[in-house]
Amino acid sequence: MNLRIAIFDDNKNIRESISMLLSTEVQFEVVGSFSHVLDCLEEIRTCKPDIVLMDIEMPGMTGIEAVIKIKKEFPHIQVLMQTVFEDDDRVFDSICGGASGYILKNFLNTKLVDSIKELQYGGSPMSPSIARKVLNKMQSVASVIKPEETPDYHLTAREKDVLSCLVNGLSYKMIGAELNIGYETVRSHVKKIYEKLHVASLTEVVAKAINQRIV
Amino acid sequence: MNLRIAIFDDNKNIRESISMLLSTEVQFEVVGSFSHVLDCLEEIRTCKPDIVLMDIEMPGMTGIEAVIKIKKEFPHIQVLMQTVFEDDDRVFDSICGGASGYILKNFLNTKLVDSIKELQYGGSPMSPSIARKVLNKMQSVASVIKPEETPDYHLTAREKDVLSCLVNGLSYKMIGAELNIGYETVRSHVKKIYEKLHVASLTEVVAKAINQRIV
DNA sequence: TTCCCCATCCCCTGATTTGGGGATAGCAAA
DNA sequence: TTTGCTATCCCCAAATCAGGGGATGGGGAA
Repeated sequence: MNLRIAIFDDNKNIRESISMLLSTEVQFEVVGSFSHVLDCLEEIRTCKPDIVLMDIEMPGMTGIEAVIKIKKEFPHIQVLMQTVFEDDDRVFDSICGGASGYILKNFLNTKLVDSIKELQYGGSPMSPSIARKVLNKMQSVASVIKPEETPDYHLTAREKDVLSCLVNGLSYKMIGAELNIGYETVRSHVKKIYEKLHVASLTEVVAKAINQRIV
Repeated sequence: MNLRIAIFDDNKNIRESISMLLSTEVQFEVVGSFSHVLDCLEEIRTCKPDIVLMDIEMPGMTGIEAVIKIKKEFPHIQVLMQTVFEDDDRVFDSICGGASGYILKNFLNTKLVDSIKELQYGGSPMSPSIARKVLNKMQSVASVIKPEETPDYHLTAREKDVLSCLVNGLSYKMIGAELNIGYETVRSHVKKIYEKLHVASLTEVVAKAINQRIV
């Protein structure tokens, strides 16, 4: 079974040289070659590629917008971004949009064929500097991905109920109504929460609850 | 200038075969080879490697803990993780700990030398399946990295000052003291903030400010 | 059974916040 | 100059919150 490949690039020369490059591999079949992505969904529906090569810079719609649309419509298609630029925003926007690989154009000649094969076998080809950026980004968001060990404040279930109401901006009275308990009961729970969280005002409670994801 | 490499792996055979592999490149110099990481900081201080090859599974301390320590003490050292496993947690823990690359052991023979060269030139070598995991992870945390479009509430600088004080749990009185303005002035600002954020209580203000990262 | 924790409620007093009003001065754009 | 926005302040009345008690019943552990 051949691997069907579609090319999106506004530069005709690049499209042609990519086609030529890919034609050296018998199992690659270029099923489409387009200069813009305005009608990419229709074109893809027609030519049914397994893999899409997507240039970032294109008139009308950028490759980033395109990859988002494509992945939404055809989640199984692997999109390989290619660009001369490597500014962080474009890289991350592409990846978050669903790109499966990201290579710089000056690696095209030497790496394109390998990259596509890597895609085919479940890899995610990235040019070295891109891979580095991605790892650095992962590190910088580590705190978000793996929240630091939250101290356990031993809140009871009921206290947590009250706490999440507080975080949602409810007043004591409203919390009472919400949880079907009396105003004074709410107060009792809140007092306990204050003790346990070592705080002394509602604002601190809310800030601590959100920041430490206690809710 | 030679590239100084240190190896940490509890398997003697692997250490030796890696050494042999690396000896084929004249610019590589294996300056240390250790079966555990318990004393890794001292050993690194002594042998001064540019690059560390780190096995994940080792007695006493895992390679993940080791990479964290090493990067904290010697941020310039590039650590290349190697493992037979590719479970997600280990991969992300390593990367978040500061690893600059991550290759599977069954790629060692064919890719180790290339990977080290890639490291040397600012890349981040990853085995294909690892790279794919990393990209998928990036996508899954996209919402965290790129917070959904935050509506602009047009808060003035002063209002933001007051807001961040509120989020830190200060009372109006304390905010006045903090910002060297009167109690009534704080009140005025807070009233404005209420209007602009469309809320009606301090708890809502704090919750909204934190969740939408207005602070 | 007794002891402790939890959830529920109550009272009182003082502090703080909220929701309406203003007012003044500075500064920049129209 | 007038207009608009910002920052600063003021007053009053009502609502809400904070801190200090204390009480009751229910459940589980010792």
